[in-house]
Amino acid sequence: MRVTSGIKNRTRQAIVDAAINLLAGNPACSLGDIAAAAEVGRTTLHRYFAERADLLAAVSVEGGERLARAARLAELDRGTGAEALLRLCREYFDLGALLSLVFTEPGDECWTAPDGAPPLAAVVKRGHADGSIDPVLPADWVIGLLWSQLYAAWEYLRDHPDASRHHVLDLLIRTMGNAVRGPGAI
Amino acid sequence: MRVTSGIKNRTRQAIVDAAINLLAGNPACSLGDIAAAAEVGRTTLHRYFAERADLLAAVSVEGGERLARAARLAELDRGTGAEALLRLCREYFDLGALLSLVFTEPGDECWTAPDGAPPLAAVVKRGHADGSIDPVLPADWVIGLLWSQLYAAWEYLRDHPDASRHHVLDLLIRTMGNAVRGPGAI
DNA sequence: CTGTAGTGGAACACAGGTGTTCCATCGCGG
DNA sequence: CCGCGATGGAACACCTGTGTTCCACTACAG
Repeated sequence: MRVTSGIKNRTRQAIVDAAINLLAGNPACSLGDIAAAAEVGRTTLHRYFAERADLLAAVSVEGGERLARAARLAELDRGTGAEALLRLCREYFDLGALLSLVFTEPGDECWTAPDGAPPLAAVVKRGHADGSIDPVLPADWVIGLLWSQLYAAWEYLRDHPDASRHHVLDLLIRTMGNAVRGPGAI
Repeated sequence: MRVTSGIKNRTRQAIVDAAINLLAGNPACSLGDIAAAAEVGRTTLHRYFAERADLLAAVSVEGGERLARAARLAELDRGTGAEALLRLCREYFDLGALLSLVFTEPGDECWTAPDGAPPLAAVVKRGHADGSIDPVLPADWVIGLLWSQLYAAWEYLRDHPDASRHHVLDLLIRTMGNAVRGPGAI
């Protein structure tokens, strides 16, 4: 049994969640702020994560798991490369604040690695082969495009509270699809 | 004569330049680091900018001027909306580290305002009217797309030192153009 | 040579975040 | 009721960055 107490897990999760949300807005935010957002005392936070680095590591792990889950839901093996990429786009879009964190913290190696069996680059290369992705665009470029547009979409949603989540997702899929598809496509 | 000494301006400019480059990489970097990068003592830095906020303000002004200069070079009045947008893309691309700063510091109002006579949104709307930009895409969305792809291009250039500046610019223009142009274009 | 502008370094007090310790409180099962 | 697990708060020392003061050094014009 890894479950120590049940309530401990709940508190721990609340801290990690608060950390993700606050760090997304300000990567240099204080532990006191995170503790307050999680509605726990700073002492309790330190009881779960002795040092700041420990909390950041936990955030990294949690983020990696969410990314992996999204990638699994996207069924990257199905359909053309472009279709798989856009499905992944949809799933990632739901990750919310985590997008900022992943995008602005490229230092952590944890993000890109755990995408599961088919690394993102392989999906893009499949798109190159089946003609759904412009072969002129390097895989790394397409991946960078994916993240930057996801971040742009998240920021747009933040700045336009009246815009519906569904509408923004449509915009994202449309521009991402157009960017990746070659100029000669239908 | 506003020119106090000539050498003072040179030192001041070195500090602001160093600040732009360092703040782009780490918005929370210390004044000591900036002084070191500018090859001046921390005392000298404080002699030019009494408080951190004063330096940040100077960086903001300098950034605004560079953005305005780039916008002027792009001749936003000429050609279709999409053509003007892509010309601006080219000019902005040369701003280098400043891109990270503008992109990650949306709090400063200084960036977007001083674009000169034709605000960016007007260019996009011209594109809507002349058919060169998909009318389904809101102007704010297109602007967000522009910045995010500029940032992605800059990051790509950083991570791929072997990639030529010219090649990355080509990728940027291509994906940006495709994203903005409607799906039914030639 | 002398005064001055520009600079650098050492030292200081201050503020804020961090990590730790100790003690008090609350809820709950034995 | 008692003990225990989980928590919160106060206090502390520590570190880093900040803003300031003071003094020494260099280059250069008069």
